[in-house]
Amino acid sequence: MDKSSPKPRIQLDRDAWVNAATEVLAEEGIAGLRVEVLAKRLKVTKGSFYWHFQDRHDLLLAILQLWKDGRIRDIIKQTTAEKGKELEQIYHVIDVYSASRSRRGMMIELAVRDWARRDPETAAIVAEVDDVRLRCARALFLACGVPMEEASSRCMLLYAYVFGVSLMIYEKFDTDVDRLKRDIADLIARSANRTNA
Amino acid sequence: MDKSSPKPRIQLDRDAWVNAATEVLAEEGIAGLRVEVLAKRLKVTKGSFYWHFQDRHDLLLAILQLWKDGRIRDIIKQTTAEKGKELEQIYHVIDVYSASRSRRGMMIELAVRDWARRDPETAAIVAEVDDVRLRCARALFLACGVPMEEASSRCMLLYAYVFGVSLMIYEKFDTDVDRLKRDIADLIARSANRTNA
DNA sequence: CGCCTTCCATACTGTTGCGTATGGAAGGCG
DNA sequence: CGCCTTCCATACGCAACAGTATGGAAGGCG
Repeated sequence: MDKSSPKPRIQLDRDAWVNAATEVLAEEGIAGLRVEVLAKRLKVTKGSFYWHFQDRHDLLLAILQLWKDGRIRDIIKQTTAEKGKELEQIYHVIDVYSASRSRRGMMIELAVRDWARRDPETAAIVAEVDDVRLRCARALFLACGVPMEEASSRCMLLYAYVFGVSLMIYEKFDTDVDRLKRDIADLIARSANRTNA
Repeated sequence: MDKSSPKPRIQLDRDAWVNAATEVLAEEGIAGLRVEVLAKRLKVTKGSFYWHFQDRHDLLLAILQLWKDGRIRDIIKQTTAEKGKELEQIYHVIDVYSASRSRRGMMIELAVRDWARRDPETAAIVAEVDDVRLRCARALFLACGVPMEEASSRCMLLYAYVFGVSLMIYEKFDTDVDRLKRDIADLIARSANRTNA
């Protein structure tokens, strides 16, 4: 009855496996996500794994589902703005994805997208997430008074930028990275600014 | 003496291996690049491989070196413009990286960058290539009369965009992809236009 | 207490892949 | 012709890993 008994008896459930697997995915990529390695990390053997999951693919599906749900929840949150504060919200979205703060999230994002390049199942999930993201971000631009086609262009540029910049290695190029990122955010969001303020 | 003898006697050299390996890298990623698979594709056994290469890592280094040299040669070519045609050249660079035409090149690019996320050796090569790319592209903006800091921002945005857009799956989002890409190119290059024309 | 369900360990098979050792074919060359 | 170098095949050892089979500990419950 005592859940905090001296002997921890750390029963693992499906979620614990999926969370740890997501961590490995971020660090090692989908190819480095092996069930025996994962089991070792959780201090159990794969006997446990194959009780909770049918096979490796079962785990991968669970990871994808969790990722997709989390992303969509996050998108809704990030793109929900009070009336009149849509422009700030656009800047906030750009800022949130700046790899420095949410490095872990971006590592997962990149791992999933690399995975999706070779797996149609994963690609379908990414397509869903991208679609929601683009439509939500476009709605922000539209709310700023940006016309439809320009809103589409700018939100596509926004997401392509945040993912792409995470792939680049530019330490030697510019010393003032903060200014650089601020200016780029302005380039992406500017006309929204012009039209509204 | 007759090099075009009836029996092909297809002697493999190091370059043949590296080229085939680059192809596999593009298709399967660095984790899927195995020497036995590669040998099977070349219709030989790994006995041949280990004569030409010390080990797998030796092959990987050769791939990286070839990639780096090819990229830098290409960058120089793509960013060399006649005086007064710098703006066209900027648009050309954006267009060249549009995944549709040079899909193979972009697949290699993404595979190398994913590889670089977990291997410092590869990351160093990517850093070199990025540095050259950014400086060359910035020179184009500068030649268009764009001030230094804005030129830095715009060329970073340019490359982050072309890589990032290759990671996205947006078929459902916009029907007129060509217009979308044209407009985005304008967003990236526009002030260069304003200042010069 | 004794049984049953839940969760995990152990032990096995089969596959894939790296690296090595060694033999052998084919052509240049004295 | 015979040898030597070049290039590759064959065969091996070894490790990592997916998946299965089976036993066993621990707790709930009658």
